[in-house]
Order: sequence, then structure tokens, then C-alpha cells
Amino acid sequence: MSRWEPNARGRLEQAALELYLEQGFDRTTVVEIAARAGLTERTFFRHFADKREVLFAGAGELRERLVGGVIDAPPSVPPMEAVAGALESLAQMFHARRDLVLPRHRVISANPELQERELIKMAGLAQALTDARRRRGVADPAARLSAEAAIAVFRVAFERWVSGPERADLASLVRSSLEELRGAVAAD
Amino acid sequence: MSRWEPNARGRLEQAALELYLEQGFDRTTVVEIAARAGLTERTFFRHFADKREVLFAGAGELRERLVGGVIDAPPSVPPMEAVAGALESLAQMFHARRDLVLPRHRVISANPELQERELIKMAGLAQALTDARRRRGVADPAARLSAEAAIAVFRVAFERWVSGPERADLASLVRSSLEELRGAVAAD
DNA sequence: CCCACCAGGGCAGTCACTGCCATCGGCGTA
DNA sequence: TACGCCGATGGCAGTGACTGCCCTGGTGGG
Repeated sequence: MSRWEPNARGRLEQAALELYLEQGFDRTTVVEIAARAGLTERTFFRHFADKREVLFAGAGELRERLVGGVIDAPPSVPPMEAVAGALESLAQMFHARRDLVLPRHRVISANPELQERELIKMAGLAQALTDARRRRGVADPAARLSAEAAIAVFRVAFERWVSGPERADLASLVRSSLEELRGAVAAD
Repeated sequence: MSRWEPNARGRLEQAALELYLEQGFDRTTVVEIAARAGLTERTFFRHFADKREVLFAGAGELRERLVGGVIDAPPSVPPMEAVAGALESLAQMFHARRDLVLPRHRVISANPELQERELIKMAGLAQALTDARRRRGVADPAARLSAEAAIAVFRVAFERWVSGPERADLASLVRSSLEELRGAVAAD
């Protein structure tokens, strides 16, 4: 039998989400989170850089999935189609974890500091997507711009998904948002 | 003669920018900033919500200019063209204040916390632009998406401007970035 | 001349975050 | 079996951002 309970990191993530939901982000102290996880404040900061980061542990996996979706697409698929496919792959991931994703989104949308962190994570996704598109042979300003546009599409679709009726499908919201963007951006 | 030197707020802004440039953002304390401005820490926090906000005092004016550019455009101008015009108006503003804009950008790009703040300010611009576009009769998901796209265009153009050769013109970089986006986003 | 009104100062307190050192089971190695 | 290193956690003191509360002293209107 080991000296400590396993999965300290996971316990911290769960405790934090619970407390942020119960009391709000800024009425929750790191000491409280650590205590609920059976740990100390010092240990919290060994696992997470700060009090916000504990809500963004899945960001790395998200990025891998997004980049993988673009890189692994067969070469016959046109670039923008590859991006659309990768976004839909993300959509499936979100749908599968809606029990985590939805409360987490409630917490974030209640707090500007958390929104800031969310935005920089999104920017990181856009950067990764830009690199992936470059490796698929897209030239530079276009790679960056379409990556940013893709992330915006996903964000808008996500918000429509969250605030809309229960039976909406995120993947098809992504599709239709992309079409909306194409229409809106075209020279009027 | 008044009890205090005038323009405390402006002095704080200048002192902060100088110190952030000299020592870096996180090696600078609020006490130092206030001291250089001939004030105290307590007064700093009466003018600015936090240590980052002091770099973003111009955000309100930026938003007004952007929104104004869209609202005031004659009705004959197609919506996306009005947005392009508003972005170019911002570009002129940036060019006129390049002596402030460029060092400020150096400070921000050296620090992730400041980048977070910058991103949420950009998101605020996108929100304001969305509202403005709605008032110009653009339907909802399209208004939001084209506003986000427009902000992305401006951001990319700005980075090209900053990192490119001295004689580049921001307004034309905005124009060409918008064209790039149109091409990249179109169904391939 | 008086007073309400600002803009700013002083001060103590909370909390996020860090550096440094201590602890002690597990596990490889002699 | 004994030794000793490693790795996850704890303890603790310190810094600095930010806040609430009260105080001060010119200024301008009545």
C-alpha cells in the first residue's frame, strides 16, 4: 500500500470544479480546494501553475486532437475541409464529455479572469492549428487567418450549443457556422 | 496652484510603461510605479483595477472609433465594406501613435498575463462590433462571426506590421489580410 | 466665511504564489 | 538484509497584488 492516495491531480481538479460551482471562483481559496482533495496548498501549486489552470488540464489533449485531425487527413482532402473535420472531431469530444464541459463552462462564463485564460488557450489552439496547416502546405498569412477563423467558428458554435435547445448537435452547429462565416466574409 | 500635480492617471500610465520596458512586467511592483509617478500604491488602485489594466487605458477610445466607423458609414456601403473601413480607421490611429503602440506591444508580447488581458480586450472589441453590425441589419450568427473574423484580420495585420519592414502601411496590410481570409475560407 | 466635496494617503488584512528544507515509503543495489 | 537514493508531499516564511476603512487638507459654491 502506497504512502498517498492515488491521483492527487485528478482529485484537485474535481474539488476545484465543485467549489467553483458551489461558491464561485473568487470566493474559493486554494487552501479550501486542497483540503477537499485531502492535500495542502503547497501541493496544489506543484500540480497547477495557478488557481485558474486547474480548470484547463484538458487543453493539451484538445490540441493534440485538433492537430492530429488536420495532419492525419488524407492528402486528397482539401485543406479547409481537413480543418472542418478536425473541428467536428472536437465537437464529438465535447459531446462525449458534456457532463464535465457544461458545468465547467458555467464557471468560466461567470468570471472574467477565467475567460482570459480560456481565450489564451484558444489562441494556443489557433497557433497549433496554424502550424499544422503550414505542414499541410498552406502558405503563411492564409494559414494563420484560416486557423483563427476556424477557432472563432468553433467558439461561436459552442456558444450556440450551450445556450440553445438540448437536442442541438455541436458538430452540425460547427458546419453551419462555417457556412455562415463563408457567406458573411465574402465581398457583399 | 492646486494641491496635487495634474494628470495623475496619465503619469501612472507613463511610469508603468517605462518600468515595464526597463525591468519587465513582473519584476516591477505597483509601489515602484506609484513612486515614479509621485503617488502611492493606494492611489494607483483607485485609477486602475489591477497592475495590467494600466496598459489598456486606450481600449475604450478604440472601441468607440471602431463602432463609430461602422455606424456612421452611409447606408449605401455594404456591411462588410463598412467593417473594412472601420478597421482602416483603427489602422490610422495606430499609425499616428506608433511611438506609444510599438513599445507597448513589446511589453505585452513579453508577458503571458498581459497577452491574456489583450485577448479579452480584443474579445470586447469583437462584441462591440457584433452589436454594431446587428444595428446595421446583419443577422445574428453572421454578425458575430464576421466581427470575430474582422478582429482576427486586424490582429494578423498588426503583427505583420510590427514584425515587418518599417515602411509597411498598416491600413493596406489590413486590406490584404482581409482578402487572404476571403480566399482561405472559401470552399477549396 | 463655512462646509461639503474630492483626490489622494495610511494602514492593516487577506490571499495567491514561491523558495527552501524536512519527511518518509518504495525500490534498486550491494 | 542493510543501505541509500528518489519522488511525492508537507511546513513555513516571505513577497506582492489587491481591498476596506478611515483620515487629510485644498477648493469651490453658497
